[in-house]
Amino acid sequence: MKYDYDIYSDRCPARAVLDRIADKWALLIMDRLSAGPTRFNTLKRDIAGISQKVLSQTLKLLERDGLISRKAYATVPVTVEYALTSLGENLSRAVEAFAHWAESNMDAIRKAQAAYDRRERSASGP
Amino acid sequence: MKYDYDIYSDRCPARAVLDRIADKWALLIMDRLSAGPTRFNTLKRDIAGISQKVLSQTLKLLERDGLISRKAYATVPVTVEYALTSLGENLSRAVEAFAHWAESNMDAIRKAQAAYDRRERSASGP
DNA sequence: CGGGATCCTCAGGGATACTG
DNA sequence: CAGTATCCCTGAGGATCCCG
Repeated sequence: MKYDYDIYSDRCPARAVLDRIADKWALLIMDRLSAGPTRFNTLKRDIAGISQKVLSQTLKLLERDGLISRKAYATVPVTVEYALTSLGENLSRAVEAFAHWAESNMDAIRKAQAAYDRRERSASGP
Repeated sequence: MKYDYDIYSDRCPARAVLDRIADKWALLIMDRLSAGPTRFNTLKRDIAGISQKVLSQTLKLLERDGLISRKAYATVPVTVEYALTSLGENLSRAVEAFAHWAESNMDAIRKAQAAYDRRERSASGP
């Protein structure tokens, strides 16, 4: 066996972790935070399509997981900064690998999709 | 900018790719396939908790993306084997990094969660 | 064995409004 | 600014049955 635990078991704690971080919003947030501490509304603005509800709830979960930290400054109005913890920074390396992979291979994927769709079309075609 | 495209834009093709592969079932399937070509029901049995519907639909999507290949053998009853393509194998490296990260850091995460929950509990009073 | 077709549910997440 | 609170709805996904 490749793993100490069986990651394919739904009782494996590692799989619970995988379930949590295999989330597009969490990945985008972490990747964005790898550029440095960032404020709530900046994240909301920068990550197109995320709602404030999902953003805040994802941030809370990531904070609970110890992957990011939340720091509030007693300014008026209040300022809050989110940043990666060392644990989160560690993970963001893997995230980066993912994002970079997606970037450098998207053309291959799009070609594969087009080819697949052409095959499907001719298979069910007239 | 770190990327050629802006991955935080919802129009970025790389983000579409990220959306697709940031899926726990897809990740588990790819990771399982990295051990070698595998049949449908074997996947279903091994990956605890996946339904047949989700399995087949995820396999189809992964095949469309060119990440896995499907090979049917004219036996009775029919035998079908799924395997990683070279593109998929390439990705599965990143997936493995993810899975391993999850495995080796799950304890830290669980501790962080417990600490967070303790803080929350004491924050919201007796 | 390897799926396709259906039905059903329920929770993830969007939109909106409000607050410290 | 940085969220919380509600309402609401859609679609992901589970359960079941069936077929080549």
